[in-house]
Amino acid sequence: MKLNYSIKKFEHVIVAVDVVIFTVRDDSLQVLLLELNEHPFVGKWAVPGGLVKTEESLEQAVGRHLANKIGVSDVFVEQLYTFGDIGRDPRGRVISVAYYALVREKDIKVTINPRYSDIKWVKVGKLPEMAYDHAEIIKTAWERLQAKISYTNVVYSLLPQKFTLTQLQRVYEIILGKVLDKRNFRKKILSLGVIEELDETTRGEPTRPARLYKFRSQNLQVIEIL
Amino acid sequence: MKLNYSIKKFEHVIVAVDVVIFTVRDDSLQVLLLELNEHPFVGKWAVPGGLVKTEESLEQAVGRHLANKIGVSDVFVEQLYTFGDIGRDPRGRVISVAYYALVREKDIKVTINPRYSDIKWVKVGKLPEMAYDHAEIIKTAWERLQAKISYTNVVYSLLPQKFTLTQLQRVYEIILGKVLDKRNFRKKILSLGVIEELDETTRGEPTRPARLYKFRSQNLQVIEIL
DNA sequence: CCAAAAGTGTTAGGTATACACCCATGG
DNA sequence: CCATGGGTGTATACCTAACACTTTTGG
Repeated sequence: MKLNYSIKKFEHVIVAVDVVIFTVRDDSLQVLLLELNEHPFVGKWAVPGGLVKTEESLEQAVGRHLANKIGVSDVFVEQLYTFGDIGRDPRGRVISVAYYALVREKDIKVTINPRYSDIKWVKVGKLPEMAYDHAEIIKTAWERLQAKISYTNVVYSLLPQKFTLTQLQRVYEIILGKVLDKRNFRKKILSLGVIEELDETTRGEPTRPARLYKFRSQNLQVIEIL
Repeated sequence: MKLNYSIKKFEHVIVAVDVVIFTVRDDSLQVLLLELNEHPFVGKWAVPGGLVKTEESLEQAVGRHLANKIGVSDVFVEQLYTFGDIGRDPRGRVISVAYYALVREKDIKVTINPRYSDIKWVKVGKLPEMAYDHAEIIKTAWERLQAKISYTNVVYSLLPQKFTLTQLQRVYEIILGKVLDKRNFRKKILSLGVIEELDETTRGEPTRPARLYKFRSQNLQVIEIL
């Protein structure tokens, strides 16, 4: 059965990248979504992405699309999975190499682009109607993120340079979707030696000042955490 | 700088699949390799693979190439990673979605194809000169396999239906590259309930008969193993 | 002095590790 | 009877999980 969209069909296999951009915001895990305004997905939402050019690597393509939409490219990015089902894009045969990125909300500038109706942060648990197989891509990315924070230090890319243990714990809780025991969490995280105590505390809060910490390394390290 | 190979350059991004096929053979972990006889890789070795057609999914492409070279397609197969560096194929821009497969050597029939000079099993630790980035692909696959046997039951796909605990332990040792304690291994694997004791033993060996076991499930199950 | 978050130890149960000898078979 | 691999238990160290009260600050 053929549909009569007024869009061109690609005759080749085409390669795209899609990037699930996560941030922790308003006490929840959120992803950046774009609202499409082109047939056949008017009003549906998608994660940022686009075609890969012949003369750029996959990572360069991801960097380019990230820079377009959020104005930065030095964030944590990792390849997730490649989605290649035949019917996933009605315009033709598009194979998408999906990536996910972790950003600090305040580091980035969300840029609107006339090709889309809207752009916004959405809670991963409450996605709107998604285009393509992007709901599945986000689900896969979320699962990967949950697994990854349990044996690496990736969360450094979601936190400010200096943070309290409570903030750190909260990020774990938000991503894992469950509460953790404060004393056990602290014992564990400190025993791993991935973070370092600073000679500084929070100030000005109507509550007891909290000690600040920083990650020893801002690169991905593999270590059993939780 | 241009090289004067007499091969055609692709003007588009092309998508291929490559499959690292593992088996346990001669008390070692081996991969199936093909010897190339075309410029610029004459005499170099590569894992099976080939282009993805517009009308087939990635998994279908993998199945097709598997069937071509080893005459079966109902084996354990999992997507590994997508390799897309610009210079990885001198003929043009080829992005390869790499998979790995686990097979029982005796289940398969290795088929020679005139497009290659030779095809053979090679120990993963002693690879010959590899074409493209296939050495890297194999290394990535091996690491994934090591990780995967530690939290799933995948090894079912490398063992016969009925096996002894010593055979099972040996497969773990070969893949992990280290010896395991017999009593601890048995305690652990039995406590997980992934395998089931049979009312049968080995016979005819010049040694005490060994109890046979089978996997309860021949599908991938996630469970902490080692 | 009140509200709010920070900070801090101990116990019990379970899991991982290290380790050595006897058994059953075929030749 | 010998060679070969099969089969079995215990003690210790370590890790995980459960759990509640005191401290410090700003308002």
